[in-house]
Amino acid sequence: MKTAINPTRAENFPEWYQQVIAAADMAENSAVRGCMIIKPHGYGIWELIQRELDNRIKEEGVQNAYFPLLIPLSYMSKEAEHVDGFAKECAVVTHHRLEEDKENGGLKPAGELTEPYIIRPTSETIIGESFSKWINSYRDLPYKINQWANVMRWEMRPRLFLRTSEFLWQEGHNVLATAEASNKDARRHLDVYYDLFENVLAMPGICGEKTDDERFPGAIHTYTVESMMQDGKALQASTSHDLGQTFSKSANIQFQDEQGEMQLAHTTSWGLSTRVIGGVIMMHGDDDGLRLPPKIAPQQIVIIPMIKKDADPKVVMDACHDLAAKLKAKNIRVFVDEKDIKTSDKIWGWVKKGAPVRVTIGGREAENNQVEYALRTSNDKQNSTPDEFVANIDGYLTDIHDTLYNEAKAFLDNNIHDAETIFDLINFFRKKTNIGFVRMPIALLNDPKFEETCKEFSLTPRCMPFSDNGDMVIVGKSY
RNA sequence: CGGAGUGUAGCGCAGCCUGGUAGCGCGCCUGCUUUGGGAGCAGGAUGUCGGGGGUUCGAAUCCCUCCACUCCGACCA
Repeated sequence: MKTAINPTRAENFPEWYQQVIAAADMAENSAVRGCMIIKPHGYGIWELIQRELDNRIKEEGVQNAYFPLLIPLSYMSKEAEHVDGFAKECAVVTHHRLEEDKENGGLKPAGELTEPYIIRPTSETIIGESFSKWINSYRDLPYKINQWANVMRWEMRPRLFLRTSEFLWQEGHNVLATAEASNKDARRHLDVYYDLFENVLAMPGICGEKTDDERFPGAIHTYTVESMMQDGKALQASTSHDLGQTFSKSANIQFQDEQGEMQLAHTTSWGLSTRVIGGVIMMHGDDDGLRLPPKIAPQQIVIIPMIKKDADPKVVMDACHDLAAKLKAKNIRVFVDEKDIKTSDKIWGWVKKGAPVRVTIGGREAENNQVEYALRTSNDKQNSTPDEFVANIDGYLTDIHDTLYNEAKAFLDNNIHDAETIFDLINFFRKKTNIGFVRMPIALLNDPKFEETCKEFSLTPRCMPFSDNGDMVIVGKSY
């Protein structure tokens, strides 16, 4: 069976992943190591994820704002745990000018800064600084801010979308009056993410809390959605942190309560990055390329005209544009591919790009008031009249979303294995063909053999699922 | 930062051992024939052979040196 992507997933999963990104024309490496160029198809997907998430965030009463890219070095040093977590991966700006290098030619940095800046790896510190000025009274709370931004973490080993030195994300930062309120807030934002995963990205996952060792630097609780890729590895697709009073202490975020007493505020932060696009690829892609959930497909329906060389294109093109107009009227993102290349190349191009529905219209269809269509999830060619197609389109898109979700959910469920003891865990991962997560009692985290087992098989505790009331922990390999 | 590998056309590679006109496949351009799920034939364009230095009549090839990238670890969204 010929596949559009080589190698296949089974042959070499990491290489397959790279090939899908290239074949779907989503992104490529740039001249700057670790920084990717996101091409229109990849960025279009991100824009739709942004739109869906932004709407949901605003429903939660969060306002968008923007903070600077550069953070004074002194802000970073205020929070010790945070320093431990991020210091090693900070890019540092030390100069503000270039001048001619007379010795070696070219340009060299000049104008050394008295205090260096770091390029934000995340913005808790600089946003906290503003919060300390803005929050004065209990009447100011809760205060909820989100920013869409780029951040930079100097990565040793970058991979497109999954781990790039610069990445795009949203980071939400909320200030709340009490510990109860901040914990509830962090949990709430995880629910918002999970709603996005299920209903927009068609990605099932396990919601839970990170173990002590896996928490965000400075957080008292870190909540996560862990997804399973088709090779059985975990992808932490988004996180929500209850920061308690860690950052309000270091940034001095205080308010006067109803009794006139000064109180330290509680803060949360929560983020989702372009990394999820890597998750979409690895969860839904097949050996012919990307398969996009319809809600994040820049082109939900692609209409491909098939015109014989000597035929008048008008009949076919009119049929294509008529159909496109009817679909647009239903707010469907539709694209008529009029590029002057071979039909078969167009079709395969859109298969690889993951377009949910492909419609082909040639002279035969145009004259008989028919369309031929195929869903990316089955690739079987079907026929109907244009009007029927338009009437049924919402159903097709829903069907594709559900098919992707159900396949991924079945894969996840089939690849969670229960272990009672450390030896169960070892025995499972000792077999190299075994993939997936192991769920085991939380007490085993303290087993003396646990750490060496993790090292031996490259495992990490992924989360303590809410569904097990914190009694169990999921362990697995991860990206 | 440790281990391994690779730099030759837009992409993928051969040539290097044994120095002697810069090659192949795909893609791209032109023409003709084909056309309903990855067509065929003919012609054509595209190279500081990663950079610098050395040996030599002559270097993609041998020597020295620097650089970049990829993969596997460690770190991490």
